[in-house]
Amino acid sequence: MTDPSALLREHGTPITAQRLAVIRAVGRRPHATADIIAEEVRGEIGTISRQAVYNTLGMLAEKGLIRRIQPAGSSVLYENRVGDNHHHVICRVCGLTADIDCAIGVAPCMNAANGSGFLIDEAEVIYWGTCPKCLQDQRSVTGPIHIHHSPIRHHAQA
Amino acid sequence: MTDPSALLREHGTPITAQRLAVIRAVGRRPHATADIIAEEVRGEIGTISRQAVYNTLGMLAEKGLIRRIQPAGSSVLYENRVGDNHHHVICRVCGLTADIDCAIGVAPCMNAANGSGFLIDEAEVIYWGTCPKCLQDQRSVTGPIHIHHSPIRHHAQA
DNA sequence: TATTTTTGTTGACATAGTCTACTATTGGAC
DNA sequence: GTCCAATAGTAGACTATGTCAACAAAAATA
Repeated sequence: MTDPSALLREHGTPITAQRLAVIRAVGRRPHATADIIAEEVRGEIGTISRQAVYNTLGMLAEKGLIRRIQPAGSSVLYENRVGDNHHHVICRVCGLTADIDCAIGVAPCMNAANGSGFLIDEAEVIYWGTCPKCLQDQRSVTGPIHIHHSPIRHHAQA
Repeated sequence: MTDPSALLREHGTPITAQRLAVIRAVGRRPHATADIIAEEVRGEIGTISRQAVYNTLGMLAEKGLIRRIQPAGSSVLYENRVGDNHHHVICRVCGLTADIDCAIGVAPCMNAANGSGFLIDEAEVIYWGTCPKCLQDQRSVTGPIHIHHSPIRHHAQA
């Protein structure tokens, strides 16, 4: 991955300790919330305001340096894997979020949107299911699998 | 569409004025937030508590009678079109949300998720772009099209 | 119609995120 | 290196969306 300082310099935006730390934090913790990023940054540079975290994440997303994901019932998650066409799979039980490569092609479902009159620029795909670990747990505890459809509140990271 | 009372009776749950009104409201206003549903219901039966709206929407979603959609940067939206495999397209400019039939097949992208170890039960697809009206506005005002990537705050309905 | 069960109401609370005024830092010109 | 203008960061109030819990009200059942 590119050096954080170089990344900011290339985009003509001032380099600050907070921004560098946020960029590194997103790298270390893919699929993290703004709150988790803030904690991560505090562990590295001591302190950062909530606003600075939101500003930085917003700026990075705006410039396409990171990507925002917002699964139903969760706050926004950030990741630094951009530029490819990968999607996400989320565990309904524990909230574990993992990447899934798009096996269909470059812009798979894009075609489906023809005829709507919209000019489509992105297809966002989220798979919902149960992760291997939770499948295991459910099998041993409750027998047959029961899928939860209630909103997930807390998220683990992959 | 099935009669709301019959719908509740079939699912063995008590029939109340609030529930009937919420069901009708979701029917009248597809892709509405809980807040809009509440307003809609108040227009019909005078008053309803926020909690009753959330409870009812939650119950209906749980039973599969309505569907929840949560696009990035928006609160949860509800619709009563369930049981088919349609997706959604959202305008980045005005938030207009419209249905898009899935042209690819029954479970298009489901295959993409093989190998993850997850047991997938749903693939949620959201297309992002610009609606016909906003395309028109942008052409006449600013010339070439500029896609906004900033979060959308207020949503119109389709 | 009485009783039990479920639902609805109310108000406090929680969480995620935004706004604004002020202070501090950065980057560039000298 | 120092100064200055522009940009970022901080702090704290505020908003929106949603949840919790205790109590009151209405449905279902007998």
